[in-house]
Amino acid sequence: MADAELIARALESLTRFLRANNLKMTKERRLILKEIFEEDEHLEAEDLLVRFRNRGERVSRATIYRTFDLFIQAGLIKKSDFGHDHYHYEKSFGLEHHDHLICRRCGKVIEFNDPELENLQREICKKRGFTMHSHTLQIFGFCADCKA
Amino acid sequence: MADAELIARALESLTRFLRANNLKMTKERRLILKEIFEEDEHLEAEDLLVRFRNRGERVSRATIYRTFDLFIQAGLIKKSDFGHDHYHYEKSFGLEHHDHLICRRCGKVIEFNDPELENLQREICKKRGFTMHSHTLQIFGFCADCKA
DNA sequence: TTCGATGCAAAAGATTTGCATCAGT
DNA sequence: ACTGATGCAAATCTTTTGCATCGAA
Repeated sequence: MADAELIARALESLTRFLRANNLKMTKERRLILKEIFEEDEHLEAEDLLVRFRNRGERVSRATIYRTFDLFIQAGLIKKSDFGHDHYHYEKSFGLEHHDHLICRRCGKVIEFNDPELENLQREICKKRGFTMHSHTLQIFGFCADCKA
Repeated sequence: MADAELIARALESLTRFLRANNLKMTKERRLILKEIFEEDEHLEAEDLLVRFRNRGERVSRATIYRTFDLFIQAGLIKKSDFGHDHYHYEKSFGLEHHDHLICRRCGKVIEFNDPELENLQREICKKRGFTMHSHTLQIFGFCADCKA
């Protein structure tokens, strides 16, 4: 579900961020941003590398990692750990926060957002004088299909 | 807070697990189990290695990793990711589940348990036909001391 | 023209593995 | 004795870094 408007806004946001920090817009950064925002799944570094390679767009592994960090700083994407031995990245700019149900059998990752859960977390933090910046909840188990 | 009774029960549980799976009890496994259960913090592999080394108890890095995996299988410990680039391990057998508040500034990890949160998660899973095995919630931000 | 960005290959850091040897059962 | 467990060092895998070169501003 490539949302052209969202991509445009993300790109704008990146441009602003770069300008504010005296950094430059490059074709690699545009390519990577577009790739992440056109994708609805959680990507790992290798995924991007392979896709670019298949299309003859040369972007190095190093640049991919460097750009992930930059985009995280810029608040465009998020990094998460699904218990594999490497990280996954996904777009977050302009999107609602969500958490993950991860199937231990088929590996499927189901997203969900529960406002009550969000409230409860805010309360938990408040009670303890903790200022929340972000949070990540992963629920592991068997999805409906794999229960059988 | 070394709880001698808990350690004894954990050791018993390990013994049962080993027997059930045709595996052996070794002095290394006993040492590692004891070390984890006498500790209240989250340990990484290197911590154990250094402690053993300092006491002249020789346990290799490979055995530590192999034993972590075994103990996870046996349901004695848990593995978590606090956003550093390696995992932390902590005892879990015989203890209540808890989640973590992680301070981005001083690195402090505060544990908390909220029954309401647990219920809510059960409901979320139920609604989606998902069978929960485990879950891990990390809240990142600033602790009360670092807010200033 | 000036720096920041990129690519490459080497380095780093955590974890795993092959293999000979050791030790529970 | 048998077979799993350990130690060691080498291997693996992901991510990072140094450095020469490139290219956006």
